[in-house]
Amino acid sequence: MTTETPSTPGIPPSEDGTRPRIVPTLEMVAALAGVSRATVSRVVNSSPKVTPQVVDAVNNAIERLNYVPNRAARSLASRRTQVIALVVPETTAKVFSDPFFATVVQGIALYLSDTDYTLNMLISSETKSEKTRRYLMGGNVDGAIVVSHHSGDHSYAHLGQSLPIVFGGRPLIATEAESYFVDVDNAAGAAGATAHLVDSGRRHIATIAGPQDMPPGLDRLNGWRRTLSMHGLDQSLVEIGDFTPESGAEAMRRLLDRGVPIDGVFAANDQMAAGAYSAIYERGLSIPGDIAVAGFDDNYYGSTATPPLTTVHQPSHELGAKMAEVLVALIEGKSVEHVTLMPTNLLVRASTL
Amino acid sequence: MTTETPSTPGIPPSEDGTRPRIVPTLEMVAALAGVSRATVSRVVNSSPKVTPQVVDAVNNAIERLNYVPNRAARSLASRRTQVIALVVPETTAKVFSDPFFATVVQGIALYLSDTDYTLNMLISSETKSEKTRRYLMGGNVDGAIVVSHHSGDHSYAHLGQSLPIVFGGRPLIATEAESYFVDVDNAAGAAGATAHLVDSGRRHIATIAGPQDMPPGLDRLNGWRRTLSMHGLDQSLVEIGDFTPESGAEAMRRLLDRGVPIDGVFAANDQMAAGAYSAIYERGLSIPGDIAVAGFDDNYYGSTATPPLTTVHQPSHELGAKMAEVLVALIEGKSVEHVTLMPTNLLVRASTL
DNA sequence: TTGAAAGCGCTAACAT
DNA sequence: ATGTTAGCGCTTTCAA
Repeated sequence: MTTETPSTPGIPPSEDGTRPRIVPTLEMVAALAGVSRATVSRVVNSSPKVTPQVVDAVNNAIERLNYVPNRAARSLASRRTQVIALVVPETTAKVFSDPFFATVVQGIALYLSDTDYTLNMLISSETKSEKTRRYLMGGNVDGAIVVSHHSGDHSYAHLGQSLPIVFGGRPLIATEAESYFVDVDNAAGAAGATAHLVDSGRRHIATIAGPQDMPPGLDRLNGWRRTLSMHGLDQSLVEIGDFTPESGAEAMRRLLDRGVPIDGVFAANDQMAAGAYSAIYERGLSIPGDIAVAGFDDNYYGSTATPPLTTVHQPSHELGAKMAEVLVALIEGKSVEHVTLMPTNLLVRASTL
Repeated sequence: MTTETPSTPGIPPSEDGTRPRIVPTLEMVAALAGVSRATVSRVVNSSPKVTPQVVDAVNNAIERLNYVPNRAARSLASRRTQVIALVVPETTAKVFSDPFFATVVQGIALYLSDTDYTLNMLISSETKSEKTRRYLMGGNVDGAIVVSHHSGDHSYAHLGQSLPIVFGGRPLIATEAESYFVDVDNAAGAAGATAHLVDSGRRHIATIAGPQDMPPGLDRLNGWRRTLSMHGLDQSLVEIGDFTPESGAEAMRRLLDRGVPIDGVFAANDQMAAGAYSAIYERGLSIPGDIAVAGFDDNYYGSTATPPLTTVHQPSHELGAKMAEVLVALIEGKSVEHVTLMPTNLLVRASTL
């Protein structure tokens, strides 16, 4: 190339022969608007110190050319990627069909669609976790959101020291207390559901708890305890399940086998509550006549049960949006609380009438 | 800056004062390995013409520095972004919790995780569709996958002329025939389910069809027709629903109200089949004793029904992977079929014994 | 308030 | 087989 004749500033050439699609550049905008590239850049980035006239001229040119900034170039020059990674462990992805998750992701995506950030979905399997780590640390993203079904798995926690990361779900161990996370207030939700059981006149309230090595399992059990202790009621009616309907049914049978009176049950999720239904019906008991049942999560299992299950609804969409919000704040250097707990709300249905 | 002293090639400086995190560059790798940047680039891009020795040396340096290529720079220089957009219309995102969808997305993500492409999730609402378009056409992605719940919505179809795009689900109108899409063979699946009904001895087979302005609704009805006509059976027992359980129940009632014998029903999805169950039970009829029922989709509604529903399973994961595969092929200039139909398989359960 | 100029980290001819 | 040299399109001091 002899003289300064770049890819034709101003109006793009119609025929190039090699390039099928011509993407207008900032330089073309500058030429058309009769200003420098720097000025166009300022307008695009809405810098305050640009004459309204010039702003108009530039915007005009942008409009006419249908100009869209090139992210790669912008990112390279500014050292910001405007990309947020959504890390989904593969084991979680398998249960991606979990409506809860799907909605969380949707909340994230929707929130970000109003910002200049872009969402990058990464499935990280065991075998690829190293690849994921490198990708995250390679300066390819401005921050990451890690959602894990086994919430509490903060295996990416240490990356948080060098990259803004927000987790969905609280960590299991306190050592990881420095990480940022957004979670639902499991204990409060469980306490509320249990309180509702008490309010409806129940006095012998059991619980089918979740695995005690998962934060939601622990917290929901504690919520149940909190309410019972507040009312001076017996806290011995505890059986553990693994969040599946089958485990719920078995836990309920064990509970009934104890031979002590039971007039209410709080299950740590709707699946287990559905299981409890079967066990209760097996014994010829009625719901809510003999035993009132409450669940947690608010999903298909509860809504289609007979009678419909009273349950704790999680604001999954808002949860996702909050994760995104916290992360963006973090990226932009604002100071944020490490812990964000979202409130749940109780959905009273026929199972606790 | 006076002389050529860039960000310290070779070993990065520990203290910079301003930069908190030092991301190694290709230049640093080159310095450490004692070769030129071009060579490092070649190794990174696995060019064939590099001496094994040099390859080792470079890889060594990469390892030691924990080097990760900067996507922005690479993209800027190569004019390829290595980014694939996943466009999800917001109306679809609402039903993102549809397990079918979730699994498709997972299939896409998982397939891409084995390539060098990255998945960019875009929620495109009515109000933001223009933003989405600009983003897609702004040279920010190499291609796009558009999944829509109302499969058949190919409103992004015209972009396909300038950007590789693959759609999930066939277009509704033939005018859009030039677009690429991956779909399940709805007609064949429906024909198979109906054939199974015939094989089980049923001779008066009705269908609860889906909306006739959606490809799956149309195709599944045609599949049912195909089988009946092949066996010379009556094709008049058709009622239309809208894919909801309620509509399925109503359609079934209308069918039963006709007062003609019916011993089998093919519903265009599991939800409607579930609805049909209620209507059948209302009339005091049994399944499969009096009426055999088959559905389509294979989801929760069918598997938890009593008796479990015979249904057409969709390879949703594979469907997603295929979309990604087709798109990547398209991006890389390979010639691909416009239409890719994936086979379904029939899941025989108790509802058609 | 605007422009000039120097890169951001990488790839891709072109030389060697 | 390897190195040299231009940029890719944008941001960002620094001057004016």
